[in-house]
Amino acid sequence: MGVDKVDIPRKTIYRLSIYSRCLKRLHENGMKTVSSNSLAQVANVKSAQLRKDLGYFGQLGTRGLGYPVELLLDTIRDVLGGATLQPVVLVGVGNLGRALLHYDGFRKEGFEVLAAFDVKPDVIDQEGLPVPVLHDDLMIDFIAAKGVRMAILCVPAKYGQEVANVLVNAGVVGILNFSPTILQVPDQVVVTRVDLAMELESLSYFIDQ
Amino acid sequence: MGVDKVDIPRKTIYRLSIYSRCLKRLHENGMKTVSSNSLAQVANVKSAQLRKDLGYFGQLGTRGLGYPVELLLDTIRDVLGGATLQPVVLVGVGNLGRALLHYDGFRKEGFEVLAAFDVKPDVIDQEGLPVPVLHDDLMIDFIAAKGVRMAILCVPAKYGQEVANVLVNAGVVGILNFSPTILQVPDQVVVTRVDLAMELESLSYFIDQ
DNA sequence: ATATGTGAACGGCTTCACAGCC
DNA sequence: GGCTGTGAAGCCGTTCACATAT
Repeated sequence: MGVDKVDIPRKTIYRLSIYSRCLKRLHENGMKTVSSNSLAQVANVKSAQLRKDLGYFGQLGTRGLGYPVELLLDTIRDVLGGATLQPVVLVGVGNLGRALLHYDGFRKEGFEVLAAFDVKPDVIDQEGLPVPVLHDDLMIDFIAAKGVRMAILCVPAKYGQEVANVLVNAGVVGILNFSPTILQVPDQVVVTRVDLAMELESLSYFIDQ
Repeated sequence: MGVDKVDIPRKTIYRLSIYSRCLKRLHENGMKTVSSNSLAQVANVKSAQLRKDLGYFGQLGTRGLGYPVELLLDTIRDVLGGATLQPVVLVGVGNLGRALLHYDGFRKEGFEVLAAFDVKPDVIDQEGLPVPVLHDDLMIDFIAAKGVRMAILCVPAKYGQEVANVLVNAGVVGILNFSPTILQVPDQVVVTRVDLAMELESLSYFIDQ
């Protein structure tokens, strides 16, 4: 790992995922090499930005020629740690939680949802769910035993903080938070909030008129 | 509408939703007034930022005292308010689309999903879904007839652009895009991308070690 | 004394523009 | 000629710090 993580901007990391997706398509189409200009166009960014982003990871391109598609893919995979299969738990099997359990995008990107937890696992129809739904009480032990470091939080706003505290105490250091709550967590814990209603709200604000 | 929309930062609009949620709690607890300091703490922002954000909408506070909770709530509702009661359609009733149809957060914030569309509505189990699932072919007429301006896009990456084109032609100007594709759209169309796998990916990057 | 409103400083990401290399 | 790599400039949002109001 040649580059210190702290000096790579968060936004660059976000864009790496995008580049990766675009590169996969190019690769499938048999492209061997790509210029910053054409890749940037597909990814909807400026070419200079793309070059800056890639610059964090060394000299990957050849002047006058472009970037080798495969090298780029490998490098991004390396940086994002796609090699390893990260174990994850999901907490709160309501409508949204249930939906996310069916969502296969996580697995595709190398994450494995090991189990789901809920306060009332007995009243949940587990038919067709790809993982067991366990009682919240088992959460701490499970997380510790499996060495889980990331959690997807889908409980109602009211319980968000409470459950987050438990997760953090159990050893979770990354939370993807779908509850509409602002979580207060220790510095070493990273929280990403995804508030679907809010996204729609702000979208509607920005459409003209 | 005293303030021009264009000069209010997108991030401020995002934060307004957060403030609104926090204020609702304070209001329920009978608080009449709140200082930028205490509200900022709950919302997890700096107090100066909160004051700057509110500053866009006039002089709302009283020096030495703070902000009236109710006035703040009304103001934010007003600003985001044109937002609400917007009719929306959802396209792509796979796992994720299906899930989002069950998600009640949208309705709570004033959005009504009128209908869903899919290429194969006949093979979709419509049991228990709150809206009809219609064939894609009906989409254009439906959108025009109902004056729909926003769409939630949940089709596979492969079809994202194609469907987006149809939506835009039909009159949609705001797209909440859950497909892992970068959409190319005309300038007047606003797209917000929500890429769940990407969120998890970048989260995993930023957790220490 | 307390808390807002805001110009100024700061910091970080984006874009430009060009030197350097193929 | 074409394209990368990168210092410099530009831009925008955040934070500071203080004048101002109650």
